[in-house]
Amino acid sequence: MSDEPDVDAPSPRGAATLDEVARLAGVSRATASRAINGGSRVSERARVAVDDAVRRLGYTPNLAARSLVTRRTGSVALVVPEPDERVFSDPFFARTLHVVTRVLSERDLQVVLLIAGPGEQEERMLRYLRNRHSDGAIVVSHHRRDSFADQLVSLGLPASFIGRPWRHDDEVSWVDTDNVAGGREAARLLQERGCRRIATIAGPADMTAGVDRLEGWRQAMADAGHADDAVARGDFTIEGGEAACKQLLAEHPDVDGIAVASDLMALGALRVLSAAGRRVPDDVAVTGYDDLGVAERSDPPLTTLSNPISEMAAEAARLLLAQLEGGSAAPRRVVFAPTLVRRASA
Amino acid sequence: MSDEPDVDAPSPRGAATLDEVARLAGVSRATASRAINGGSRVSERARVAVDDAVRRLGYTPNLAARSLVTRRTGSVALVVPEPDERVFSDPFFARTLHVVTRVLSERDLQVVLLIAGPGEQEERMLRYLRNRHSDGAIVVSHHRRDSFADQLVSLGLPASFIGRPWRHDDEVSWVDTDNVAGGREAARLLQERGCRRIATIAGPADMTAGVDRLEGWRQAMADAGHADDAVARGDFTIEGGEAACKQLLAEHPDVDGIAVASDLMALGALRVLSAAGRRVPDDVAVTGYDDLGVAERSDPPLTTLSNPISEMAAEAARLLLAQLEGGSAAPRRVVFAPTLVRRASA
DNA sequence: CTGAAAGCGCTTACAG
DNA sequence: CTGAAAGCGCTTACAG
Repeated sequence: MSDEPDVDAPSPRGAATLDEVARLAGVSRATASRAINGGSRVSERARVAVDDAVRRLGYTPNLAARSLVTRRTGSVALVVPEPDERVFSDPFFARTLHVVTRVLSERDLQVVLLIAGPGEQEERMLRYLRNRHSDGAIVVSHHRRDSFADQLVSLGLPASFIGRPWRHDDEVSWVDTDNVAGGREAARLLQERGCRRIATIAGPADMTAGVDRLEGWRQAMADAGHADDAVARGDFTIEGGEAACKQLLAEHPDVDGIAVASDLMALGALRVLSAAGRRVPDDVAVTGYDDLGVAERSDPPLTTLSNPISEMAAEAARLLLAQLEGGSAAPRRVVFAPTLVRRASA
Repeated sequence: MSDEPDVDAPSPRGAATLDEVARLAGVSRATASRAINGGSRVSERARVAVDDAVRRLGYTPNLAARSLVTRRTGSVALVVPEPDERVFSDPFFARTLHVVTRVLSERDLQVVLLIAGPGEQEERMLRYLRNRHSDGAIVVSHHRRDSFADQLVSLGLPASFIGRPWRHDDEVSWVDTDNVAGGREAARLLQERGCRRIATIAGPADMTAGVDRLEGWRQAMADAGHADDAVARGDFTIEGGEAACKQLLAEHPDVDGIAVASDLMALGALRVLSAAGRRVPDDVAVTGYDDLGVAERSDPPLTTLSNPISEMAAEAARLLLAQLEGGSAAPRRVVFAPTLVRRASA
């Protein structure tokens, strides 16, 4: 009869609020809140009434309001400081996302993928983290230039790294494989098979995996009294491997063994070697690194170092959970061993 | 001198608050807030003082608090109801993410990728959206079984679809290509090139792109008085294309033309045909669909229908922005035309 | 088990 | 241009 809105009715536009639920259920806001969140210290009668009201109103808690007081968001960011093309072309990331999602699902956490190349995108991503959109972050492929480790440490945001961070490696939790050992093993394998002129296609100098694998290779070369000057760099992509292999062939035509720091780059190297008429492994033996499926399907199949990527990702997720749940757990590091997988290429 | 904490000092733990910024700058919270958000109606003097205080305290606004009142989060979800393996193996998604991110970046929106196969993951994703973690959603590869269109409509969450939704197609904004026309064109091309027994490898029956392309193919076959019984289904993956092609060859050994509903499936078909000793296009002509880069690199390169994926993704982002900014803009649909790209396979 | 009250940290009319 | 005040929607001691 009146033009005034009915104050007691649920708000016509917008989502229902806890207040409305409580009113409909005939309890206080506090009790409604308890009933909705687990229901400890709530009578059966109240719980049922609240559940019913929730259903009838289609109530969903306002996350912003809840976060404001609980300081939790229920989501975790998987941070990938790489251009999206690379993220989508390297199976490493798919596997990582898959496993991380599985582990965090058990705690009912939503995984949110943040992909950003350098520059403005990275700034926005940091702001996202700084604003606490997520309860924590797992950083997966970080570079010397990016400041994620610095930022996360100073933010105090729970975080874990997959791959040893450049700085603060004793202030954040991380998992990695022993890349120095892996680099060494690759070089030794080539030595043992009788290669006289062993080169390497190393990973990016701004990633610890790149640097560490190269370091291992150098150690083994030095130990065996071999020259360690046949070094080219790639960016962990097929194209990068192609370019590096061409360069190697041009500068060191006598090369008869190449330790490549990733399977994808090794694939590129195989292409170039094939185009150059060099047989693998007879003329040039090749080792890869990662063992991510592509290694089995290449021609010839790659002898490579297998990283337990699923285990690493799962462990990184667990390290994060420990911080999320255990309060201020001390940073931990977990290092896995790579294992040599012999196939046909070396 | 006292054990009591100094009440006027910035809170020792946790982030600085607007209150502290205001106090340090010597202004009210309201003025500090205005200075931080754009700075209209703020004196130069106040602005400088606030900026300075922000810097000195390392202040970051609490997003939950801000969202609670503005009802904005500053982020947008790219929703992909697919298992992660598929997302990472199909270049379509990489391209889409790339373009969407670029367009939304201009409005300073963070794109958050939500990937979830059916089941529990999907539930969690819906809850994420329902809780308004994001200001809007772009849904990219949706299936009949998933209820994203229903849910988003009833949520009232600003959204746009890439690919015509199954239901509510007049209640949400969407972009698509004219898949019926594309299916028709593929069939006609094969007819014109003289194929007598034309088959198709259709996409999933639970995706509109699959259904529409098949429908177009059937129309053209009917128009030409050809039989339309040689139909196999795939799931838009290479493996799916292989299986479907094998089936086709077994059931219709006389097939001499195949319209395949995606490039990835066409790749699988090429493999199977090659293994079966059928020359392409001489024995069997093959068309793909999408033109996503793999089409150029296949052997032989694929004749295919090119979808303007970047334009579609950009348009979808713009449709979402229109809703975000224009209030309750009416839902809009934008349909692009596919264009035939002739290469060697047909 | 329950409710009144305080408070999370911000923005935004409103009045000056 | 500025500040006091209200309010966004929740959770959580606290007292009963």
